[in-house]
Amino acid sequence: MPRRKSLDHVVVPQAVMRRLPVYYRYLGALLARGTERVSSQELSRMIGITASQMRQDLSYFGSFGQQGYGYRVRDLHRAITEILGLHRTYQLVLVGVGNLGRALVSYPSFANRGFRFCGLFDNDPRLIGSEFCGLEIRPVDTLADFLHQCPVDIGVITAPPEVAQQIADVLVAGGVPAIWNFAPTSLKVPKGVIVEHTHISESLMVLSFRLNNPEEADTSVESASNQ
Amino acid sequence: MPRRKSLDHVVVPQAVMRRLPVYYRYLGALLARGTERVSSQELSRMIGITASQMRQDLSYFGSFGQQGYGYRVRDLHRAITEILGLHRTYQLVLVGVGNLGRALVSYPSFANRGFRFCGLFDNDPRLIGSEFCGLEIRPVDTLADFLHQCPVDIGVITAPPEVAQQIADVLVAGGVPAIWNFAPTSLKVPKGVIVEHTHISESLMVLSFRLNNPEEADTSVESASNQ
DNA sequence: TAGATTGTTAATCGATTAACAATC
DNA sequence: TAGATTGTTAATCGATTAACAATC
Repeated sequence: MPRRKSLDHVVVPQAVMRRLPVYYRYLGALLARGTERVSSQELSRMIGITASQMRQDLSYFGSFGQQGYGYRVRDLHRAITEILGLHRTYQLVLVGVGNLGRALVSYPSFANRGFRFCGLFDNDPRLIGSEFCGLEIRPVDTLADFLHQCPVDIGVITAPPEVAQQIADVLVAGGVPAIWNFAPTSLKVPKGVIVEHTHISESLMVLSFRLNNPEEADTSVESASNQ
Repeated sequence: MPRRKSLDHVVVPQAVMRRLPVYYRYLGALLARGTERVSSQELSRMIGITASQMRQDLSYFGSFGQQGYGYRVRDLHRAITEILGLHRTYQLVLVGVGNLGRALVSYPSFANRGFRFCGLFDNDPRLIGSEFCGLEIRPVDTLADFLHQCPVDIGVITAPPEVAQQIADVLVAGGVPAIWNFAPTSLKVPKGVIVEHTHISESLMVLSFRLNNPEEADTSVESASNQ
């Protein structure tokens, strides 16, 4: 019987947290293929980690398997969906409707999960007033007002680094609890506000480093860094 | 006197490697501001790590400071530029000219450093033959030929996950030594080929997890994960 | 029941931090 | 010279792996 632990006073290590989406992705693929059961050995081999690590990771959240059998793909997939919070919906605003912003807004798998964009903001007069994906692009100086009327879970910053901090300040003042930042800059936010940086250019620099420093060790590295 | 070590038989830990772009970014900001010197204490405090860690990290590559003085911003910035391989140029091809692909091709700071896109590929008949940023968009089935004529350092995959592996195979067969993968899927490549994944959707899932699991620990986390 | 595989505890490994001698 | 700060060694901390009793 799958049993989920309360997480109230358990601290989940960063490294574990970052592997959850990987489990989710592989389980989703197995589910789509109609596979019913999987052992920690099988799944971990596909992913390229040890079975120990996978079982240890899952143990932070509960017991989802069955001795002698393994895991029901469907059950484990659902468990991780809930652990990741992918069973609910989120309201998002996005500031900076450039190519990257448009890529995020139109990315179908975000909408297919519960990530709903409800406001787009930019300062370019050529964009303001036009529509993208059925949403009006509004001036950034109306963001504060917008946040008063419509509660938002996640603010996405795809604007230039020079204005990223100002935007973050407006989001925080407007009560947005989490910021997804693509600007290549750090953000100062009060304690309790969640910031997740996705620094695309840092990923390219790591690639460049690796090209110039042939490693003897294994060669495939997934991207996700932390501060 | 700054002295760079040979890296021939030193293995640089992943964690150290992922912090290099962060040092680079902060040093770039100091340089732009005209700051001449910085101590490990000052710089590490800005970044939010310990001075020990920063000095330990740098020691993998050489000695760049001066006792009693600290580091010359200009020298350390140049040293890290070279360590990251940002002093040379790279030829890139990009496969999948959707919004994300266009965002990368038109991102000015890639071109300003040495990252030069020399070929764009897509399979959409509406795109093939048209131009973006001065480059013709070519059919994917001409990629193999293209790679024979024009040596490429980095292949960027911004295509749907279903075709990502096929594209990777063509890149590898064409002698491309490094792949920058944005498709939400793992790639199988021969040993020695470098793959850097930037899974944007995993970053969003981590954000969602953190929204649902209030941590007591510190709140700001930079993104970059590994496989 | 016998075989398989989990969940968890203990051992190992690697990364971070502290401390300090070297030295500018 | 005295003060400051590096580069590096040693100590601590955390994450990964191995091992195994519990049990389906």
